[in-house]
Amino acid sequence: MNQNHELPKTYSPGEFEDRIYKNWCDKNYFTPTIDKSKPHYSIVIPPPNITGQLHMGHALDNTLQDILIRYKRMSGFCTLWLPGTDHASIATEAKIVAAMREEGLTKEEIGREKFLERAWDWKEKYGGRIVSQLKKLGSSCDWSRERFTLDEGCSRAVKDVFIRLYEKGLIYRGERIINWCPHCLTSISDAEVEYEDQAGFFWHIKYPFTDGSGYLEFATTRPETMLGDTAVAVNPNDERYKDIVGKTLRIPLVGREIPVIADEYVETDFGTGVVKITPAHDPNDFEVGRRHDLPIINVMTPDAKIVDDYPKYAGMDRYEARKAIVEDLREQGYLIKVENYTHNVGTCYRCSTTVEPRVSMQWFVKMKPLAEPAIKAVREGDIKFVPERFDKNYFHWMENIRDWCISRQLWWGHRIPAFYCDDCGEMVITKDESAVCPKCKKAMRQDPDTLDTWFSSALWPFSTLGWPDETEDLKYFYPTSTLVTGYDIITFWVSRMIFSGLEYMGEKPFDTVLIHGLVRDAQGRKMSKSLGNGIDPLEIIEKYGADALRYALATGNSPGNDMRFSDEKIEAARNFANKLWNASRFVRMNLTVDSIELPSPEKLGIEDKWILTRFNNTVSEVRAALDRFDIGVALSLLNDFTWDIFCDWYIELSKAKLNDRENPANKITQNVIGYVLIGTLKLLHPFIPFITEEIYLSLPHSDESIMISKYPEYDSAIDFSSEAVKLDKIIDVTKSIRARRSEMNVAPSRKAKLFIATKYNDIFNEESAVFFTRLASASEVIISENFDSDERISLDEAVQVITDTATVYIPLSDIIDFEKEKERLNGERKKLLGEIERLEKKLSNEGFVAKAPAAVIDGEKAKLAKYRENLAGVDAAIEKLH
RNA sequence: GGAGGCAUAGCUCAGUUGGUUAGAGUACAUGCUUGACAUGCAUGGGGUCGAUGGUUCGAAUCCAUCUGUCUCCACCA
Repeated sequence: MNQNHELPKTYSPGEFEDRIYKNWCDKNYFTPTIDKSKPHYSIVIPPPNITGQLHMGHALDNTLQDILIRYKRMSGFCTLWLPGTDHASIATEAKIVAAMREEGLTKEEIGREKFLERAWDWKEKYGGRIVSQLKKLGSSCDWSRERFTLDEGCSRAVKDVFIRLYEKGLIYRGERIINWCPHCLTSISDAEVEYEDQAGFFWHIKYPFTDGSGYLEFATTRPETMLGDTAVAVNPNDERYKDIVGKTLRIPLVGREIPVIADEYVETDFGTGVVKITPAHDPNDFEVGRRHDLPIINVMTPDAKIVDDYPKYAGMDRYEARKAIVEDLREQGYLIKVENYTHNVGTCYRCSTTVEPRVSMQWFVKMKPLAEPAIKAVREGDIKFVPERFDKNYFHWMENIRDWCISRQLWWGHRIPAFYCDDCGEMVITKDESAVCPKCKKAMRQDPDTLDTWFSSALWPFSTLGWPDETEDLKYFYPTSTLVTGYDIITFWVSRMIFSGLEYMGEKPFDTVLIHGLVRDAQGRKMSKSLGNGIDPLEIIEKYGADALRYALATGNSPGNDMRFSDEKIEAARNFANKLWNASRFVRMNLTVDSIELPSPEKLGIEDKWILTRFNNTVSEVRAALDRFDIGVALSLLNDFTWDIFCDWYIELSKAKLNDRENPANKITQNVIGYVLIGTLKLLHPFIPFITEEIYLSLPHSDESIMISKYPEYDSAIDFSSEAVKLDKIIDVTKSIRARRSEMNVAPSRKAKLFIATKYNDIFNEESAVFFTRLASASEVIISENFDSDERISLDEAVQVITDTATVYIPLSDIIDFEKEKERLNGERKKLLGEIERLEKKLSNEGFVAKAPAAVIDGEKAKLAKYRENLAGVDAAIEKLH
């Protein structure tokens, strides 16, 4: 037994949370010792960006993970929660570029090496910020295994994968049209493009035929790209244009001659059925161009300005050029009309700049062969999404997958291990940093590009465990158990981890993907910087404590659904913690025993059997809920048990014995209340780890920390269901008495005698009488089968309280309004008759009796019997009023 | 254009293979310095479970259609 201490009068989380966290770290509780005889449970953290600050999304994600991890750890699993951070190439690089701009510097001026030095400095300085914030939340990550997507091991894994895929023919380099961000100056993948509706115009333009036979009219939303037109296309089946296919047009302002071609891509019923083709600046046009072998004419610089080949517009950005070109077309009579037009425009997910499709040399991963096994794994249930519906999302994306553009024109990231010989054009893919041309024997030049950030995150579940080495960690903890993340990155990340795990490990990366929604503000809006409606989790922790924050995020929330975060919610959470704190203080100050042992059944009072039974049921229900990832349900079960069952009923019921040190049952009660409190703390620990630990250590305890104690299990030895029901009846009567008194405005201070007429003396007896004294304002409790001719009370002058097990008479004749009383009883009677009629009908329905399960029928019969008992009581009461 | 979520008390949300008199928190009303807690205790009012139809002995729950709302995917010049 450990030394225990008093709890301070007020719940002040700020005073113990950091101290407790430090203690856990010092004792290395978060670091598992691999034990092959035990089952493992592992989670890899979705690595937050090093540029990030903890926001509500992180807080939710990590709270859920910590709940699962702590639950499993206490349930005897060898548990690893592996933390780490993501280098976030584009986001980090943008920050550093911005910081340099303040100093008047550019990337190019300082060069790659110096730039990377700055980036690493920046990582050292700020990369730890988010980690320390995760600690404030109570996250029980094994920090000794912390990883970074750009650390040596992860980099080795990335190179290895790149080379393997290349050798397998699944990585290729090619000139393709890709999404280019003119602001970030890099390509971005399809998944990184966000589409938004923008108001624009539809310009109707005509190009003249070179043979002088008139003009061809069409419409475009991007007139500036006409500089790069290399054809105009119509649908081959379009009767209107049959004769002009093969003719030649001259582009106004430019003068170049281009053909009219026929391609299925053109839809006859949209616009004029004619499309100008600009292979260099539109993905569809690019495809058309390939089919027809059209030249590709790039008209823009990387920052989306017109190139020098068009002197009149050279140097103008896309939008200036558009204006100028439209003006020129108008002047020269080529502009027919302008319509308003709203269309969807792709923008960069980082900076929201409109994406400019651009033809360039990039690296790609061939996705089809990788996607197939990944689809199969989910289809066959090897990997499960919770909730299940998200697999539709996943399948849709995987089945329509396109090749993945993985090269980025950035410096901060994993540099592509491709080397080129400037002399002979030879290319070598190698881990060797100083490759030599196999033909010319000269030093080669490494590809300047880096890889998409998601390329390294895709390997996260095994690169962090040591892959490509066969480490002990990898052998034991892979595949990981549960992946917890938001639905917004299923395609970005989850799907890529799945195909990566299957391809390189030959095994799925995790069993289950637990999906959660977004944390929105109180009005249901997405939290965003621009709206300024973000709530800072650290401020919440400061004000209410980490436990309250965790509670607020975990409660009333089901997998996959968005939730709202409001002051009300966090206050309710804090109030729960406060309630638990005070209940514990009460227990603590009544405890004189120095160890808690469960008394043998014959010593237990009815209330003890009741609370133990309810506790036991709660244990099974909470475990079942957690096992199916119903975290919100589990917590609400615990809330109800703690507050309603334990505090409002059991503590009140126990006070009689607890306050009476002379009572021989006093020590029994101490042990029961201590047992249930400690069990409840353990059940609650995964959700609210700090307060439960602080309280646990103040009580007689057997483990040095609650987090390494055993999570309660269902125990048949404390299942007294049949006897516990009796206390439910006592509660029914108590509530009815209170209701009647409250209805008649009788002050609780006014005590009255209670005459209980009942045939259930196993429920209503000397032992239970005390409960009515304490909880139902009874001055004295008299129990008898009936009081019909009892001189102690005249029944027609008493308030009557009727339940199915007892009728209680309260002599309060001076305040009874008999008319009102009659009205009430008649109302009651009508209600009961209605219920009885409904049930009788149901039970005489042949279909119901024949087809419903026996348990349901028995339940309905029991209800009917109860209502009949009640009705008999009400009828008798009405009788007495006459 | 394709797919999906949500619609239950004034508000925020639970409701687990169809069987409750439909629940909680909060707000509201009334009463209470009940020796753990007013961040509390007790009592109460408040819902034809979005609409219509269907399956069933039985539907908030399953199916179909519709309405409103949010999201994801694709992107037509």
